[in-house]
Amino acid sequence: MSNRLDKNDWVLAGLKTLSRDGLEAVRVEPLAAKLKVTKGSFYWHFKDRKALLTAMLSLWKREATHAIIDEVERRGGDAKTRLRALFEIVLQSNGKLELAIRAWATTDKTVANTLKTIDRRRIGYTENLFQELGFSSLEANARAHLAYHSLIGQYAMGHNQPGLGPKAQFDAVFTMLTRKPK
Amino acid sequence: MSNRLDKNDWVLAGLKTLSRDGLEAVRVEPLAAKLKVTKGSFYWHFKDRKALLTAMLSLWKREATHAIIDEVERRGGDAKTRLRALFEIVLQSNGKLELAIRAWATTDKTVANTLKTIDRRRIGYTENLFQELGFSSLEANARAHLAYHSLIGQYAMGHNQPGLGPKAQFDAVFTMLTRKPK
DNA sequence: ACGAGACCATACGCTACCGTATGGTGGGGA
DNA sequence: TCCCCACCATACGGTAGCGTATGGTCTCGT
Repeated sequence: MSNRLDKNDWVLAGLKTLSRDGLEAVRVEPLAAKLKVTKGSFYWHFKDRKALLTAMLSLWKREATHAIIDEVERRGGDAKTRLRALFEIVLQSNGKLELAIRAWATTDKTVANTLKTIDRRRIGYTENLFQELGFSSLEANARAHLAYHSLIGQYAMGHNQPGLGPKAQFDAVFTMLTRKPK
Repeated sequence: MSNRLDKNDWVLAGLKTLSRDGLEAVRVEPLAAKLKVTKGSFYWHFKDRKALLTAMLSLWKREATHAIIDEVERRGGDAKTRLRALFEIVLQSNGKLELAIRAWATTDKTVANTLKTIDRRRIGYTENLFQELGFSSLEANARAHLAYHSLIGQYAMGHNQPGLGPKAQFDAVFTMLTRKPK
């Protein structure tokens, strides 16, 4: 058995403590301690702390860009079905990692730009679903933003029990969002 | 002219850098430099760094609990008017300070509890307005949560230009939230 | 005007972490 | 087998910030 680590082990450990304790907690020596090695290992794999952070962001970006949308499309169904699936899937996560990255973005422009790109993509996808449902461009846009903001808001507040919360409330919200105007 | 500082000057400076650069940036020596004094001053006013943080939280709590709700009630009007006023007022802020405090709350239980109390109060107030509009308890609750989550979500994303954003979108959202079910 | 106390400067020791330099080790390919 | 090199330990010097100790100075009340 080989206890030796590779670059990815460090990135994973970094994302884990980022999610748990925030950016300031991902420091090389404490991280090394958790991995039962010393920082000698770290500096073999990475130039410096910043290089680790960059790698962490890039891994998260790959994941965050595709994972959920792909899963929704895999399940298929009409627009309303996919919309409901989308909500159900994103509410399964407690959003702790994403929240930590969002906090990180407030002091790092690169992270902020990455996040902006992802936000746009996800909102755009949601907006398209609403348009498929027959909403005008404006109405779809307003609904997609409302839904997405609400999701991020739930991440930002506790929301610690993953899941949908009370079903009646969820249905009320879903009905509101998918109800045609006029 | 007296350049001497009192406790409140430190708290204000602390909140300012908390809002700008996050919790980790509010440290006594850099803060002293910004205030053109040395930490000798700081440790006269506060026992330690934690005491400053506590004072900051407590000041913010006082402000955040009453300010907005009081302003809405001062303006008066029927429930729909007050609801619209509420949305307009809260969207005037870019929410940077509140966002920083929310990030802080992820690693500090005291902060988390303070925030939970405030969240409940604000959601409760909003829920009451929806009930005044004739919504059932369940419908009012769902709408208040949706609106509040959405607000926090906007804070958590850039939203850097204070203001309401495109009026048409705002109206679409407001219409959606205040439209009776059935 | 003068003492007291509020406010501040300076100097010190301590800890946590960064990044570098250098040498050790164990497992897989020639 | 043995040697190479990917991976790791150790030791070092440097910086930033914490909190303490001690003494200086400005200002206000009497």
